Amino acid sequence: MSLTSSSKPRRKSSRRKRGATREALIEAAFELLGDNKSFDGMSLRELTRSVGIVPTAFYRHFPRMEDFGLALVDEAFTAFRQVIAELKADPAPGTQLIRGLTKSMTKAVQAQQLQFRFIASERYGGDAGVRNAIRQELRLIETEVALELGRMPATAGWTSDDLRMLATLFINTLVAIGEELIDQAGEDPKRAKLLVDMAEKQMRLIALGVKSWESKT
Amino acid sequence: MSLTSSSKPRRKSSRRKRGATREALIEAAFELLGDNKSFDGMSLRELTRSVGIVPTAFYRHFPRMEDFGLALVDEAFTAFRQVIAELKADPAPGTQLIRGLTKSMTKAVQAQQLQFRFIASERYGGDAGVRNAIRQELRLIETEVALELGRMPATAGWTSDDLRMLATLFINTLVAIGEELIDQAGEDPKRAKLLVDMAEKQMRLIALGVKSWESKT
DNA sequence: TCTTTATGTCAACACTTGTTCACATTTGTC
DNA sequence: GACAAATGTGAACAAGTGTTGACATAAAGA
Repeated sequence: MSLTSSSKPRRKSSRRKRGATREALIEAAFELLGDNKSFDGMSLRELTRSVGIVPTAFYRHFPRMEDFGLALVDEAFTAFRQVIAELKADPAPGTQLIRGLTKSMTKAVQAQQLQFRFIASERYGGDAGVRNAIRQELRLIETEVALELGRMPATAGWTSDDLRMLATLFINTLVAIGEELIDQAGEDPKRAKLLVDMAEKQMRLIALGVKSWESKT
Repeated sequence: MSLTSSSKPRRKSSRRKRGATREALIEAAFELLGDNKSFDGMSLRELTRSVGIVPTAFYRHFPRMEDFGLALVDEAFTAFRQVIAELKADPAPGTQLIRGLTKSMTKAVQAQQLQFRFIASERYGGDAGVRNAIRQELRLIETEVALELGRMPATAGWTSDDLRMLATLFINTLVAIGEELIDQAGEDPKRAKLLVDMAEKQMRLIALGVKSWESKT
């Protein structure tokens, strides 16, 4: 179902060091997926070809295709786990938290475009295994963010359900912006700034809502 | 790259009436895409097989694959265009607008799960043509919603940029919930209600933010 | 050093893929 | 009923697919 196929073998097959081929496969997959491909539209042979190994060698590193998908998810989320970790290590007070979250998120997205593109396109994409793994990771992040939000004075007395609701709203908003950012950042750098500005406004608007929130059930 | 292939020919090949096969192809595509498949992972032969025609017959209805993708996008959005149209025809005042938007959106999503699943998974998915078509449709909807939001007393004096920002936030929130809704509605009906409730809360929270918003730049 | 383990190669299998072409049949219109 | 357009068929093509098994070689550990 794909027309635009460009076969470009990246490297010659000389023995790499310890886990290098495994990483090369993951990296190659991200690049292929960034090029108008989706996970279940990608072929094993195409993948191994671009890494410079024979098709059968793939199974040395990933016994089943599913394992590969999960490895991709894991790798794609490392950057974001780091963002959250830094956020927890240096807990900025009040509204600064929200501004900081927005800034480090958009920065991380732009730094790791390929990885984020994978998350975005497979989040509701084809393979169920990959989809669920991504959702699980996002939930984890939401939990952490909810916890952090609970420390703010503005959310004193909130139920944990409401905190989660708020965290989900924040993360969804950021992810949505991130997706747009990647799709349009390359073609127009000014557009990128515009999107980031909009993200900040949206986050600020939500923060305003927080101030006058009362659960009503 | 796909393991779980189930070949189930839906109908026997007897001549259908005028544009029926074309519609059958579109419908079959939605069903296939709902089954852990993505657009560029779907094969032409698999598609025609499930409709009950020979592969070559596909080209009678869609000269190029791209045309088919665009047809899918168009079909998938008809339900949502209708939601917006009804919203415009019967403009509810004030906060009722937001509540109405949430309700009719979530209802539409649940009524047209396959179509919405397609939108969700291809929105940032593989094929660039499909992706852009979806984005264009969503922008159209955002414009309409922004216009409608501008009529509310609470948004008096807002710049059109800010209105657009707000509309985008609303739509993104609804789309995000819709995506979760589809992925989990089948397995647990109580979970569906939970998600809809969360959507309402999120929309209400944003609406609260609107009340105390001032653009600051 | 020798042995074990990890990694890569090659050949082969049985399918599936998109697309072409010439041909057949149905349907709608005059 | 005749003619043209729409729709479906079948054979054939060159190429791509995932996965197997047996074999080779480099790296790591003893």
